[in-house]
Amino acid sequence: MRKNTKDEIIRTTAKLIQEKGYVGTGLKEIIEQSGAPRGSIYYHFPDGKEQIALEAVKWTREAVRSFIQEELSKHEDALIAIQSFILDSADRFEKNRYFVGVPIAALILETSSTNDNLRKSCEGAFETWSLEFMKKLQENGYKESIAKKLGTIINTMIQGALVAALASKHAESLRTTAGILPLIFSQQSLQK
Amino acid sequence: MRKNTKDEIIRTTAKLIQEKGYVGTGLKEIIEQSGAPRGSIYYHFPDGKEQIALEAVKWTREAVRSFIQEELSKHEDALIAIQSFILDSADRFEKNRYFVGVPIAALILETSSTNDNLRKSCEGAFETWSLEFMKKLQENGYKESIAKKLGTIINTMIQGALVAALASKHAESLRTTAGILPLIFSQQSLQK
DNA sequence: GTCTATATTCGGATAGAC
DNA sequence: GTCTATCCGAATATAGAC
Repeated sequence: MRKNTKDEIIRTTAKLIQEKGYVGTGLKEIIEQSGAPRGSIYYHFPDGKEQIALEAVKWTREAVRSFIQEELSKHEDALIAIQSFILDSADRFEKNRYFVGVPIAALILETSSTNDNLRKSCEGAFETWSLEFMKKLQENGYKESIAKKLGTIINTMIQGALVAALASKHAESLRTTAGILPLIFSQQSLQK
Repeated sequence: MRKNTKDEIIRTTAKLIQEKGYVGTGLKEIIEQSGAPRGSIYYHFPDGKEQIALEAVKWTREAVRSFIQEELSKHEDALIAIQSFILDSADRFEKNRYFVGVPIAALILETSSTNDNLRKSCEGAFETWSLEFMKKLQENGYKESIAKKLGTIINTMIQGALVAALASKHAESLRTTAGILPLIFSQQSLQK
């Protein structure tokens, strides 16, 4: 029935970190919401809370990566593909508040100056996602250096838009971000 | 005697929230680092931690607002003024890690789904800062609706760049953001 | 693999003296 | 305005039975 207790703990932790942050998420709550056996936490994660968070980051990184990949494959054109990825994300944000990818930003702001392990793993997630945008751009003929820069910018803009969306409780900032992408592409594309 | 005991608590809290987040910041640490008398916390802030955080947000909002205003007044041209504001911020980020304005994003991600008072005050801070950019743009002849939209976008991009900067521990994302502003302005300005 | 019980530390908050 | 003492709950983590 349950695929795996361990996976369920990881997934629940990713969700809870998004809602309440890293410090604000208690092991007690992880156990309750995941339905995991109370005594199994330190069996699966001997290093405790940090280890769970690191695996939650890894899980989030891959979940978002494959989601980006899937969405981008729906359109040939990189600009249109990335735009519709962002617009889809906006819809998701409004439907249920759970949006994978946010917990990474939360972790960074909480731990960037106190826990270098977590900070580095979050940095890696950002790089992974930027790379997906970059690959799509290269498929469209952008040369490597431009594609890399644009990929990073896009990821950064999305993160900012997500923070703004959480602050205002609506996804307009994401839609606006999608809307200004053509302006950035139009000039950069001259350097293809 | 020290009229600034209260102010010192507020300022210290703003700094600590940036470093460790809202939940991660303890009253004990606030007292220690601010040098405030131990027994004075609940005298000055009868509503406890949340009240201190709310005042820290207000303080940060105004500190950043006047900093933006001051920086933008150094150049006539809105694009150049905003660009140099962002570049100055990048320098500050690298010199000492303390950068006012970040604690707001930290608070949003931690409390957006658990504490509506704090969320709203953070939203207000974003609006205040966006308004400063908007005013500068209007002085440059942008019509209100365009200026407002651009002001919001700029604030959003800066927030995203800050998250990326904290993740990577360098300010390149801020400089890149300054670099792509002309692309956004160049087209939007047609609608002056 | 899972459970219970517990150790230990720490959080925010209150009461009352001065 | 400030201090000390203290409460209460919650946090992470460990030990050892089953």
